Amino acid sequence: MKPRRVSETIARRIQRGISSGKLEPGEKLPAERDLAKKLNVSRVSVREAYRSLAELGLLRVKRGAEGGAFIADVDHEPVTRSLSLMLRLGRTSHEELTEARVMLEPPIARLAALRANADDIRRIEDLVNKQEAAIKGNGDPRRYDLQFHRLVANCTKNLPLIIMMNALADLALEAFAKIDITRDVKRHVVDFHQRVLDAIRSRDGEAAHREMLRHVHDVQSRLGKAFERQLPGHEVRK
Amino acid sequence: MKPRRVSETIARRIQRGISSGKLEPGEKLPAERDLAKKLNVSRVSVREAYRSLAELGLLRVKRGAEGGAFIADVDHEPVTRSLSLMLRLGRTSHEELTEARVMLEPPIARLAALRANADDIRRIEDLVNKQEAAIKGNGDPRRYDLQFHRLVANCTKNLPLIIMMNALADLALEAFAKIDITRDVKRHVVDFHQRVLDAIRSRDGEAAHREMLRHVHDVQSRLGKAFERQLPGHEVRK
DNA sequence: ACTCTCCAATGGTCTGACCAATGTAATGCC
DNA sequence: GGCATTACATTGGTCAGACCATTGGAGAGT
Repeated sequence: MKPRRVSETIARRIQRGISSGKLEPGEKLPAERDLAKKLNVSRVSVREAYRSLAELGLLRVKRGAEGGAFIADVDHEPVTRSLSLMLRLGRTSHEELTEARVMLEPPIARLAALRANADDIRRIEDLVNKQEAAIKGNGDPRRYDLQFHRLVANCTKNLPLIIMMNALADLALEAFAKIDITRDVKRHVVDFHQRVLDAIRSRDGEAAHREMLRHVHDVQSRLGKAFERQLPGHEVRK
Repeated sequence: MKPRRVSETIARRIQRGISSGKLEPGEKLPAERDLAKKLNVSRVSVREAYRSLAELGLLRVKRGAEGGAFIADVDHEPVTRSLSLMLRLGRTSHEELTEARVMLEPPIARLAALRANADDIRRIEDLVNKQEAAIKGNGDPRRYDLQFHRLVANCTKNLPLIIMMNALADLALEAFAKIDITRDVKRHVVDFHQRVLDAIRSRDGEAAHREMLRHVHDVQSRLGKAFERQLPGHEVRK
């Protein structure tokens, strides 16, 4: 309650302003020099406060003319990054990760099937098409994999679920990126995506749940085999 | 990939050191002045780097003699805080929150029943006892509520699940703290906790799942009614 | 009307100083 | 000798003022 650093006091004040809605996304905060003068503190302290908030994803700082510190839009990317980092540091094994995905993703898919609107569905269709094309063109479809799971989570319109799904998918992709995959595997993955998409399109929650579960299990078994073959006893990160 | 700030370069280097295991928890980094000299940069830059990492929860800085910057133990508290903050800023409604909990908590309870060791169970027993005592002494048992859900999640030994559960419980507590509760409600809550505990103790995953689901639904309905009565149309945070 | 140059605003970095906290070692009292 | 007190060295926290680097726009020149 009583911050010992000046910068912390300032940061907390601004954060309260954001939480309470007094400061809105896009709004510009005073230049470092100006706020320092106004609060009778050094520029260093203001700077440190801005830096902390930027680290949390609450501010965006730009330099140059017309630059400054702006209140950022609400975005879960920093949380996702932070969560991913913490899971990496915790040496999260791919078994743990898959366990969490098995628990979370099928229910998310079910909810997605019930809530998806036309726009959501169109976006997923576009993505799956791109992924198909990438396979035909011998490209790497993995970059689309993360996005697929994100889009499905978005259909739920549930922020906690969206954020958690993002973090997990982020980490799963990292594990997946470590192993080589054949054209057959690519085929399999996109087929599963297609089936989940079909289920969502026809508003069949149970089918979406079932197909997503099979998909995650499929990925799990491939990851398990691959890691056993390539990196015995190894974990997601180093 | 090419940080524009000097402090970012330094921060990234240290972060890589931590990720790769070259820097271990408890280890002391050079004093700001020393590292600045060594890298031929100003103390300000080093300081900013340390500050950023501290904000992410990767460092702990202490001042005074024998002070300095130390690699922090892996701890998900910063992530939890950050996630909670983002959910607040996203104006997460208690309906959304409950939806996520309904999805996550029962399966966690099931897994907890299968994995809990004697120590885990003892800790939960202690907590439930304390909670019972608090009710008899007319104290507020809510402070124990968050802890209960944390301990159950800990039984799973699954870091992603633990982190996500923490963040959700944190936020749920915040919503719960906003409403008044009667002695009857306190009774109900602790009864549910007792039943979940019993299920875990007897390794009955399905019972744990069922009781936890009922518990969350129970809380949901109470929250729903209370918010409708006290704060029509209101959400978790402002 | 278009392009180029210059400039003012603003964040980023540096220097060097002093303040504040904090653990330890020297000091002094009993 | 043992315990409380004090002094001190170390280290993060803050300050002041300067200069650098980036950036977008205003104004000059065509």
